[in-house]
Amino acid sequence: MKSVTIPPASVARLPLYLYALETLQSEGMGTISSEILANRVNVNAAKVRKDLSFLGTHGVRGVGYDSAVLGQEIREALGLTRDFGVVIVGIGNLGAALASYDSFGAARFHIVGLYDTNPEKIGTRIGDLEVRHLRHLAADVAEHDVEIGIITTPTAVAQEVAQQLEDCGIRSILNFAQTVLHTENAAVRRVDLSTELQILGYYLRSDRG
Amino acid sequence: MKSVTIPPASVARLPLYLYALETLQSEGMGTISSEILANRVNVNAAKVRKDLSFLGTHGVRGVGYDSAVLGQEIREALGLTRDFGVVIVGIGNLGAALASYDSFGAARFHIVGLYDTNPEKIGTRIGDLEVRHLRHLAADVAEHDVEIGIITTPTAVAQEVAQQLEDCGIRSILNFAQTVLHTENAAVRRVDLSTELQILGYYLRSDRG
DNA sequence: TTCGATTTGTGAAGTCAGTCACAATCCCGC
DNA sequence: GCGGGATTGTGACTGACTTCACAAATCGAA
Repeated sequence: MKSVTIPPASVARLPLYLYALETLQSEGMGTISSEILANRVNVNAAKVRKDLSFLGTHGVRGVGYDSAVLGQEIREALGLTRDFGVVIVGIGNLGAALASYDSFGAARFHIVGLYDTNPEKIGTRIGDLEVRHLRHLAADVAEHDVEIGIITTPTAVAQEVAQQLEDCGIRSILNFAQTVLHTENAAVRRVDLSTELQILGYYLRSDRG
Repeated sequence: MKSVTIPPASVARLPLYLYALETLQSEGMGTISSEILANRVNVNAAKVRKDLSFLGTHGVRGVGYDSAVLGQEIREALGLTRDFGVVIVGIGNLGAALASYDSFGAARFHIVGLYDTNPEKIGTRIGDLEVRHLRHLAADVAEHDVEIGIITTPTAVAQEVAQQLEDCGIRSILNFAQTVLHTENAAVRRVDLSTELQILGYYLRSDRG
């Protein structure tokens, strides 16, 4: 594989390009300029070209990028050429909502397990999955091929759950709890509503632009 | 107000410090060093100090920061000294889950309206709020004092809803739809699950560390 | 009062990300 | 096959963020 390492900032934009690209493609655009892509994603055109250059991609000067080819190159860079098993731990309101999305738009992510410790939740069904007790996590992860864990538990137990996920060999965690997780090897992405609202709060303060 | 402008990267960390601080405070720590805070939030201690210095804050050399004072200073910087009205547009699984959080941990954010266009949803209750038709948005926003809009609609209508929110005078939007919104003045924060999973996908690729 | 152990605040250096600007390349029409 | 218009790829620049490293300040003990 050619691409050595892509800067994190660029990696985070690739999904946006991919989505924009798919939309444009469905609108019948076979060729796309960095300018158009930039407008869709609200960034500078030069930035788009630089990001895409990390893929070792080749647009055509004077023409643009072939949307099908570029889409495929981005998918390869992101590793979206195969499927990923996902488990969700903590089936409260949020966990249940995520569970019912199943394949999150991008059909490569498949939820294969739902876990909780609350006896009232266990046995409940969401779609065609049954909520199981957390104690089955390790065995299930070993059996199916699970690579991503989503934590939607109460804050208090999030760290402990993260540890369990890591112990099962999971190396990627999406954390919806308010706390910052400490992991040894796993990559963590944190998504928290109250954090986001607080950040918005700052920009709402009247004493700035 | 003293603080001129805080760099965006620092603003995004303030909620994390605040949360860590409140936790430490509840554990009985009245004084906290940048080192301890840094460990909790998984960042460099010098970064903590620099971030806090933007608040015009004053720790005590050789001692640390007074957790109560520092907490209050962060709250003031973030504008968390008053309440914010929030509306949610799009009461699907995710919207409903967010709605039932009500005050998102930080008791300063209050959901005051839920909107949808699906006749089956309208009239439904979540907590003590009733889902109303989107056409009432403008009047409701004017009447109550709404400053933040959360978009949990299908991707296809997200941009249109954002426009409506802006037309009502809302200047802060939290967007859960996959699309990148284009706004004129409103600040937008984007939170998207498939994007996050795709980013995790990149770091799962076997051909890198 | 002085000393040693801590811990802040911050200039300076280093790293990373974003923007600019333009040569290189390509397509199309004539 | 040449010229004009379009668009990429990228080196150089600029700016933002992060880390380092250390003087300055504080505390507590002797």
